Amino acid sequence: MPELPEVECVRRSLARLVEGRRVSSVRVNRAGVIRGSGSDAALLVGDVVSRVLRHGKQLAIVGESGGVVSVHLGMSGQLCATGNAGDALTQRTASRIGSMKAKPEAFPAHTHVVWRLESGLVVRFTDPRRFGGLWTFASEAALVAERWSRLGPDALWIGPAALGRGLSGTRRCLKAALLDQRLVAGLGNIYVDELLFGAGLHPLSRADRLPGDRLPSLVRRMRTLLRGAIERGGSSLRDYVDADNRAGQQQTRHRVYGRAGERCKRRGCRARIESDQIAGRTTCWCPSCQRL
DNA sequence: CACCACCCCTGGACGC
DNA sequence: TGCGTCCAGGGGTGGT
Repeated sequence: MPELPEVECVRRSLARLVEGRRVSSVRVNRAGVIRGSGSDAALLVGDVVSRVLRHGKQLAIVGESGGVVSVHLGMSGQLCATGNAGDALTQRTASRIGSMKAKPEAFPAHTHVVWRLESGLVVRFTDPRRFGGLWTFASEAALVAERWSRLGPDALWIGPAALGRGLSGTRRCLKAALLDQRLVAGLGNIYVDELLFGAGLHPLSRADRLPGDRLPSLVRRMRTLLRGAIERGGSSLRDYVDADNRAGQQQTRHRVYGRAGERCKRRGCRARIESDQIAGRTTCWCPSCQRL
């Protein structure tokens, strides 16, 4: 569920809280979520956080001494900051999430990693479904070489030419191509469906047959969609919240995603939104506005 | 190369 | 009420 806008909202909220702060300790409740060295040093203990970066749906917390913790939220991952454990904010978070171990130092269920900062801030990585995880690297160069180089250009920055090159090089349909993170990084099921609706493109239309003169407007639309979603704090369908525990509002703007069988929202269009499995994902589109 | 099934995993919705 | 079943989807893998 976290796609580019949600991950960017987490990045911004987290960066505000941790940049320039020193990590005093880390507690790992479930070592399996960490790939690479799970040592204290690799998890930035003793280090000062210099920046929080994002590429596509992935985050990276960079320490001043060079170490990097890359965070992927997967489907259900969260990075949430609170004051010290047990304070009012933590209690609110716990009751929001629902379950809390009956211990004095209690965290919501599925809290896999907990960082404490010298400022007193506590940052928790929680991920019930464990599709996400942490990857540690010795340097930003290693992060890029080993992980981020496999991703295409970020969806917020890719230009028409690069997107055109990616799309023209595959015989897959647009839906499958836009979901492919090697081609463009950051789009997921929700925003691909919304983008294709906005652009009037059928999800099954061939990626390599998209006329080149439609690329600039497709890129503009993609940026507008993603930036608008970021401004509204992202889409909160189940339990997505940013590092400040704030939910987003973009879900109220979805025009096709999750609306199968309902009327198309475009003025004057009476068609009902269709849905089917495309590229292994439930895909929603308007059969009238998006023709093959 | 492209597509498929299957896997990771839990929680929520729904039917009986 | 409680249990079984299905679904959600980011990403990886291995087979056709």
